[in-house]
Amino acid sequence: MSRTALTPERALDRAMALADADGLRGLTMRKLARQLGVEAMSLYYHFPNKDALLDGMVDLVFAEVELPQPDEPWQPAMQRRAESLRAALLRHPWAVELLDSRKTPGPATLTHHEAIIRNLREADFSWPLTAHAFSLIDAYVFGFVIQEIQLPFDTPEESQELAEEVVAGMADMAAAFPYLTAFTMEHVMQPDYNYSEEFAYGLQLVLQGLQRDHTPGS
Amino acid sequence: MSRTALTPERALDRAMALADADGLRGLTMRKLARQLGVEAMSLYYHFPNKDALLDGMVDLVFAEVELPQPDEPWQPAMQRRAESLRAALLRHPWAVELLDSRKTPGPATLTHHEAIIRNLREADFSWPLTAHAFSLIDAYVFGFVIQEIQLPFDTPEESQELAEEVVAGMADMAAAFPYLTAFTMEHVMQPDYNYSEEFAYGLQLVLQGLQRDHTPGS
DNA sequence: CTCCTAGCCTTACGTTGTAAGAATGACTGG
DNA sequence: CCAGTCATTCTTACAACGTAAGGCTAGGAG
Repeated sequence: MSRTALTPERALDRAMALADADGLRGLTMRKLARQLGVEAMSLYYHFPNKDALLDGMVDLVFAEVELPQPDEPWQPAMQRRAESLRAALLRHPWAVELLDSRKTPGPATLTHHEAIIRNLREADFSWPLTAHAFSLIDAYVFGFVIQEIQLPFDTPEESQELAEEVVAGMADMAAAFPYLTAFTMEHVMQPDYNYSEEFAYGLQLVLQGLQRDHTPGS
Repeated sequence: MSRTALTPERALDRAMALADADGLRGLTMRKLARQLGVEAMSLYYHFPNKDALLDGMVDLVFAEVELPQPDEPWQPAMQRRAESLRAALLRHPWAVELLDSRKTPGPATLTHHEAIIRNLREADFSWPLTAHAFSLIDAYVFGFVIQEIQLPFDTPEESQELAEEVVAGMADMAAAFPYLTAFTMEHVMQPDYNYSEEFAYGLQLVLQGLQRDHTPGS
């Protein structure tokens, strides 16, 4: 299939493409090897086991995140970072699932963390507030993406198609869950509603809250 | 092993206990069946497949969340809810990993959502603000727990033990990641620092932000 | 020319989810 | 009391998985 040499980089690239297309369950050592024009066991020369490969994949997702520029003010920096982190996680939905189980951060992840902390510190954040900001923003992005992935539709058009099925099967639900039903009908199903815009609201709220608690200068 | 009848409820209970103890990878149909005093295939009479069983487990986690009381003011209600949701997810760390893949909410999940939306609506939240609040609080809790689970230690004491190893292996890291190293040494490794307290800060910030955007009455 | 070793392959094993259908056993109507 | 139904459980089997153990091969070093 492919005549170029087998390297960890090439393997990781293919593995990410495979997981993007078929999900984490679709990523098996044999399938990955076949796409690389190689036998399954050859992968074990470059990775001690599948978990190591998954670690590498997660790290590559962090490598896609836009980091703060030198001397960039913290608010736009954190906003850009959060948005591109979300975008990276949506491009690779399997990454969120992996996040829990990975306990050893890779080089790109460390570089990412370093850049964030540095930007905040250079904006005169105290150590405690740096921790607050880091924890809060990341938590929000991760958690938002989890919910976004759970959505049963992928595009707004698809959402409209699905809407009618949902409404149809909702007759009995309306009795048991009136508020949830009303919420769905009156708000979520409205043609101008797009869940992905919800992200901006929360992010802005978080950043404003941090600004409130941040006394710049000394 | 166990002479009582095999029911979905009993199976789900055992399955949760098994996953709590051994993690998701430790939960296999055969092991679960053995603990129930039954053969693996017997489970397939009560569940169409393993995914259905996992769906049921996730739903039972939501059943453990404390819901708002009737007429409870929204702020304490959301705070209690967020804290007990976090506690439930920490009791069952496998649940977060499952959340992404499950697209069909169970009855307990629906009841949970119904109670939340109802509480907010009765506190005069508009539809858009209800959506904001729901999305934001949940995102924060889910995301925070993800980070919490990733921590390499489980208890503060264990953290202290680990601290010295980390500091030892940090000589080369200090050069490449000075801010991250300083952050770890000057803040995270301090004896009075406990990451789990970080949760309260973010939650309070989120709730205050929502209150700011909430014009009560009319 | 010989030997080493980096890189890949062959074979094999235990474990997984689950399809297909046979066994059990309690309850029913005659 | 007996034949038959039906819910529940078990037996057997299979393809796919991660990976342990060790063999092959080609190119570079001495």
